[in-house]
This record gives sequence, C-alpha cells and structure tokens, in this order.
Amino acid sequence: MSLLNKFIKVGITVDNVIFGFDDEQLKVLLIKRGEEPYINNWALPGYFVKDDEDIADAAKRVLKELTNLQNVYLEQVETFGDVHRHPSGRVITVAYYSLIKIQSYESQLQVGSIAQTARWFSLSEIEDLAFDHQKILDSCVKRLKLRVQSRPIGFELLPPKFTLSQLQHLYETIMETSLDKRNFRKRLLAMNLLIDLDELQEGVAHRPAKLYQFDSQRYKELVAQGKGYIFDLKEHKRKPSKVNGVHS
Amino acid sequence: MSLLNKFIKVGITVDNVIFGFDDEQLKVLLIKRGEEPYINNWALPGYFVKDDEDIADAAKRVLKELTNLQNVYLEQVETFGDVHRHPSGRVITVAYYSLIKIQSYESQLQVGSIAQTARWFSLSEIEDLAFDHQKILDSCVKRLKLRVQSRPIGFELLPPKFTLSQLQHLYETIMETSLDKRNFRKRLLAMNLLIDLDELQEGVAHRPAKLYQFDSQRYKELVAQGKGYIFDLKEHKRKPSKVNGVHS
DNA sequence: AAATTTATTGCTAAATAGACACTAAATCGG
DNA sequence: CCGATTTAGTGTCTATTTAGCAATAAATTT
Repeated sequence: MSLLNKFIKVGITVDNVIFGFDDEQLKVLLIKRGEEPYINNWALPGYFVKDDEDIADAAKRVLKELTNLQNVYLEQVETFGDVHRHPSGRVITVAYYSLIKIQSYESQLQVGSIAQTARWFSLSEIEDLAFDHQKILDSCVKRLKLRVQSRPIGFELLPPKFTLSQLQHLYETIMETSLDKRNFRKRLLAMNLLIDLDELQEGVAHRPAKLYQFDSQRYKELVAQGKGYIFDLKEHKRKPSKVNGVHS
Repeated sequence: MSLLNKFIKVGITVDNVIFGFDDEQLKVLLIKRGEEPYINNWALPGYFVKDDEDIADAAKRVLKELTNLQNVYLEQVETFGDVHRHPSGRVITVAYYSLIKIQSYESQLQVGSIAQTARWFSLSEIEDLAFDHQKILDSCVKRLKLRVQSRPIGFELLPPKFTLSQLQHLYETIMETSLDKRNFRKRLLAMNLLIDLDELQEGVAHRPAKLYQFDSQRYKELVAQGKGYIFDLKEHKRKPSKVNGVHS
C-alpha cells in the first residue's frame, strides 16, 4: 500500500506538566533524568507512546507510574514537532498538563525508570530544563491560567475540604494577582458551587475557618443545561502600600 | 542507541480546517479525496509531514498547495492519535485551523494531488466526513469561537476594507448569536483598533456604508505594552419576533 | 417622487464590579 | 488568665458597565 511509504520512523512521546499546590506556591513535578540524552538534567516527566497505545492513555500512564494517581484532571495542550527538537532523532511530543492534590502525592519511582529522582519545583526555581521543556512548560502554564478562568478546575489542586482563604490564595497564585477578600467570597458563594460542610479547620493558631467542598454534582448539572459559566477573577488593585510580600 | 528502539513507524499528518466567510456564512474548505481510503469522500485537507519538515511548516504547505496563500493566520488546535483512527495503520494527526479571505481564494488543485476537487461548505451542510474529521472540525470550530473573543482575528476573514455591518455579521455568524447594532459599534470604535478610511461602499442599492480597516499597528503596540485586550461580545436578546431568519 | 433598503447615531435604566474597615474566634506567650 | 497575635468573616456605597431601545440619513429602484 503506497500510503505506508509516507510513514516515517519517529519517536512519539507525551510530556506531562504535573501541577500541585502546597498552600504557598504553584508547583511542578520534575524528574532528574537517569539516561542520555540530558542525563542528570531536570526534565518534564514523559514517555514514549507505544505502538498500540492511544496518546491520551500514554499521558495517563506517565502520571500513574510517577504518582500512582488515576482519574485526575488531564488536558492536552500543544504538540511540539520541530525536526531538531530532540538530539537523537525525530521525536514529536504531545504536551499535557495535569492537576493533582499535592498532599496525595507519594513518590512511586520504579527501579529502571527513566528518572533518578523526582521533586516539586516552584515555577521561579526552574531553569535549564532538558530539550525544549521550558517552552512546553510555558505553554502549559499559560493554558492553566486561561482555563482556571473558564472552568472550576482550581479545586483539583486542593484537598477535598478547603477553606475560602486557601481557595483565594490558590487563585491569586495561579493568576499572579491579588483579590479582594470580600468580593472574592461574594462571587464564589454566589456561584452556588460550594457546599458549606459546617466543619471547622483544626490545629491552627488562630480563628479556624469553615471548610467547604466543591459541588461537582451541581457543576455537572449546570454544564448539562448548557449554562455558561465564567469564573472570571478580575484583578484587584491593592493600595500602593506594603508592596513587598517577601517572607521574613 | 537504545532510544531508537522506542521509535515506531507511523504516519504523521496535519489536517487543516480552512475557514472563510462569504458575507453570509462561515465556510470551510473541504476536499474530495481521490485516493483510498475514503476515496470520493469529503475530508479536511491534510498531508503527511515529511521526515525533515517541521509540523507547522507542513500545515503551511497544505494551505499553500491548496490555496496558494501564505502568511495567513494559522493556529494549532489539537492532536488526534487514537490507535485506530486511520484504517491503514497508525496515523497521528495534528489539527490546525486557518483563516483566509475567501475572496482571494482561487482553486489551485494540482494534478496528482490527493484531492479530486475542493469546495467551500457551510458548517450545516457538512456530513459524512472521512476518518475522524468531524471530530477534528468540531474541535477547531470550538477553538475559533473561543479565540474570536480574545484576539482580533475576525479581520482575517474579511477583505482589507470592510463595513461595520459586515464585521458585525461576521461576529454574529461565528458566535451564533445576534448583537445590538448600536452597542456593537460603540464597543468596536471604543477599542480604537479601526481606521476610518473616509471611503464609502460602492455599487450597493442603498445607503453606502463607510469603510474601515483594521489597525494592526496599534494592536501590536497594545500587545507589546502587555495591555490586556478582550474582544468580549456578549449575547443580545432580540425581541422574540421575526424568529425565522430563513431566506425566501 | 415615492418606496425600499441599509447606515448611522445617544440616552437611560439596570446590573455588576470594585473599593473599603471593623469585629470575631482561635492560639501563644508571659 | 489576659493581652498580643493571627486569620476569619461580613455589608454598603459608588462608579462603571451593560443592555435595551427608535428615529433620521443616504443611496438605489420603480
């Protein structure tokens, strides 16, 4: 069949930007490569797609083998296929990002994995990634910032029970902005997508906050009804005092 | 090199959803396949990526060979790589869409092309596309609807000189909504992205409209200054009369 | 010149967004 | 135990934005 003449021998990979949130910063899970090329370099976790494997399944496999997590939010972002992006030959990679609850992460590194180690990095720490992984990361970060405004995916990064302050801080971190507390709460609660659990935080050295849960049932209903939903978090111009937010 | 063991023999293709606008409807350029599989079926124009060709270049090549157009708006959307999406073997396709001025299109079909013919279809006419092309098309249409609200790309579909009514009708068509004329004009002009050419339409059997041009210079400046720009066209609830917009 | 068709323009009411500051409830340290 | 510290929680007013609405203007056609 003449079609097959047009087939080429290439590597197809998926790379996965795994995001987590530790109540302070947005983090990304990177691996230290244990193989050439770029041995000992930090890189995005990724795998070759098998010849009988759907691409989305390969992305899930990366996640499963590195974190032992399944059924997490996973979204395809962009495909990178420049001829020379990989030093060993033609490798085309499909980039995904996923959102996991960092608290549920335990390293699952296997012997024989392509990775020596894995570690969470905050975005500002990251430098000298292997291949074109910085470009891939940037693309996924950009997509996350976009998505977070049109889908209620922030909850994927928080524990099942969270406080409104945690949620606000998450959005502030992702969007790199600051938000007004009262207006944030007003808007969030108006969406009717949060269940007040009538429980309080424990073990904190201050007034404990109420715990909430995301109402995914109701969200599904809204989507099913085709109701537009915009999680539009506008910027809040803080008073130009106390500009430095550096920890002492 | 053990890496190469993981390379597989696959077809890498690009498929391109080429959009045009004929002052009435949003159109998509399809080809009638002249080869197996799906011979005589309508399909998205696409090609195999060559082994020394960047993927984005392959997408440009599709466009160039079918329309003889270059330097048009082209955006990658999604990669489809399910194992069985192509009957002849593993073929992974990267979907792009492009926006062209339909008036400048002239068929450039080459002898020996994979296409027998090419023709513009309105979205509602399209059925029974080859492969998973309907899915690809849907994905690109969805993306276009999104993008049109965050970037001034509508102009790519109009002639260089256009009237405000044409522009409004374009947006109404893409967004599948109707917009209030006065509010539309107010908002558009407030953006300061249109140059009033002080010219009038000619050859129309009614009051001629003023012609405008998109000020891409100014748009670049705004982007360079990092000024957020939202082309946010909300829905307009028309009076519930004259619901049928069918032509006589 | 009357009929037809589309272009052009502004105001007002309603809804939304945004700024803003004090009290409450817990722990901690002396 | 009480004062200091830390974070939680809450309402109002103003400015801005959005949305609805209709009459006149300029060309062609008959």
